[in-house]
Amino acid sequence: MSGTDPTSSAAEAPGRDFIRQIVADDLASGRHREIVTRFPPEPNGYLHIGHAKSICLNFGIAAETGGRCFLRLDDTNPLKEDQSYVDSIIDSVHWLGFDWADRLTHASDYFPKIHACALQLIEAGTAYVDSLTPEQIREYRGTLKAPGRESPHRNRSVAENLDLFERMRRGEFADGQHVLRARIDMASPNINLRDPVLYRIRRAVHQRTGDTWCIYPMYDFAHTISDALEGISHSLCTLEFEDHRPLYEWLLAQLPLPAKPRQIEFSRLNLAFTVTSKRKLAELIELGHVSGWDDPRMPTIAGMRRRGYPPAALRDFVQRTGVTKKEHLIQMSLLENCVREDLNVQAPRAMAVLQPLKIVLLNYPEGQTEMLRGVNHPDRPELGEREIPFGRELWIEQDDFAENPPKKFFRLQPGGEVRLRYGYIIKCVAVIKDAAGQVTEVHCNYDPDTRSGLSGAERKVKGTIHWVSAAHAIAAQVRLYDRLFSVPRPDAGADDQDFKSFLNPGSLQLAANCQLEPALQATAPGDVLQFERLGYFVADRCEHSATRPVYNRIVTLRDSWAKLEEATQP
RNA sequence: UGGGGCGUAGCCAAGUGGUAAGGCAGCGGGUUUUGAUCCCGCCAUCCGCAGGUUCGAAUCCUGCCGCCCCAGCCA
Repeated sequence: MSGTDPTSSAAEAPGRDFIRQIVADDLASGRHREIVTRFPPEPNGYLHIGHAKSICLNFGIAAETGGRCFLRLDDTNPLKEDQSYVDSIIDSVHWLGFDWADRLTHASDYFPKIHACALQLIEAGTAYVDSLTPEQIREYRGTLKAPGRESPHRNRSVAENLDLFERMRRGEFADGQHVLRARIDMASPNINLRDPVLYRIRRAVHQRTGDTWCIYPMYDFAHTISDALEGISHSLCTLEFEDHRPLYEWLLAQLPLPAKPRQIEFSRLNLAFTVTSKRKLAELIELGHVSGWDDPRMPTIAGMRRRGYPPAALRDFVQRTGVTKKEHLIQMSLLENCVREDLNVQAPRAMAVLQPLKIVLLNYPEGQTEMLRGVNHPDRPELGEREIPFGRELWIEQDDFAENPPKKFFRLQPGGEVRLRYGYIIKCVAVIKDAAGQVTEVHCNYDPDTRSGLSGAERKVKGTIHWVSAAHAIAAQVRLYDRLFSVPRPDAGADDQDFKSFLNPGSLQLAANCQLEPALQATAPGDVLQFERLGYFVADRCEHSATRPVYNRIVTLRDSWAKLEEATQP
């Protein structure tokens, strides 16, 4: 755990889900003296929020029980995998706040031992080389309701199997010509037990083992053996592997392995308004709908990091969604709440104007500048104060002025008063428009007695708005992000090819001409801030610089005014 | 009569025979120089449905209904 900041008191209490209960029972009964878990992603894409659940569960349980957790890259299919994905996985797990010490492993580390296990099965007569074509194997497998048939090669002698398998390994056959299969039960109601394929021939350069092998173990075989070799006590996986458990246990029973891990399944994390299948995420990238795996709209850990979501918020989110076997669809509002809750405590406040409107204070001396003081955090005085320059010309938010205001609008309006945050109360005396009737400037008078801190400052007005001195403002680009899809289940359609038609066209909006208060000159890439009244923002970790500021909106503030507006004028 | 799972509020989720925790969302109110934060209050006569057992059932039994997963030489 990265217990980095002292202020996030949130003790991330574990909770008592059914898996933790099993683990606690196994410790109490003495069945296990130490809990060993593993997070075993395949390096064929970036990790997403669903993986975060598995990461928090596996590393979390190990940490809570004083056990160990392995980060194991399940690299048994060189056709789909890549070192860049390995790097991204390592990066994401670390960033999320977990550490595996010397327990970074790969399924490929065990290729020699997995191969030895295969030989043992062959010698025991419980595995055989099959020479059916892929199509034939499918036919022989039967269907969900009809039993399969035994392959004509099922009863080859041990010697013949040994010979064939050795020649497979040596590369004497073409891809697909033979496979090694477990000899279990072609009539089993569980299709995973109908002589599952254990090894296939695949002439591909593996990112770690190169061309040492041309045969690669299948998931079920490699995974079971890897778990056992690492002494995993509890092998946690998602629901779709429930049907594989009998095979997992069959293999553990056949092989002389050093441990008998217990597989336990839980439901995967489904987040509304997004997709998490690697295939679909890759498609969004290929088609240019997003800029890459770390696009701030992506549900990947890298994307959420770039978006500015704090790792503690992600951990909190995962923890609050619980661990059960129920299918679910978590609302985005829970994630956003976790993000806001963390950022509210962490983020220093600042003023920034996204859609500038010029204010001229007619009664303020031309050329004068004075320094006002603003607190960096309303609840954390230890974060200090800063100076904010004030002058005759200011920028305010276009939305904070209305010529014809709706009911209960207590921002600036003709003849009306409003408080400038940390500054004075101003009164609108004139509205300047261009030939097209667009408001180009608003002229006001300020009340010199109402400066924050003075006794006159006690005078109350309904609204307080943010602003930036035009003479001192920093220009910046701000990207306003919204949900990537406009429906809760983009991938639930009848034909799942269609998910892209639900993309939210407004998921990214550029505010190219933003004006920031000058204190923000010191912002470094990755820094998070609250722009008062607008939301939380992060200086983009890849593109932000002092000379070309680029911010991402992480999440808006809760906005009861927007709700009110929505309710009154549908 | 293929096998394996799952059904507690709008969304999550505790609960393991003694009379429905908590969070998010929502609603109402208070504080506030962020319409934010914070604070207070409200929000399941009921646990997929129907029977049964019991003094007592979300918890046990029976039947039914609904949803998810499985026929890659992917993981």
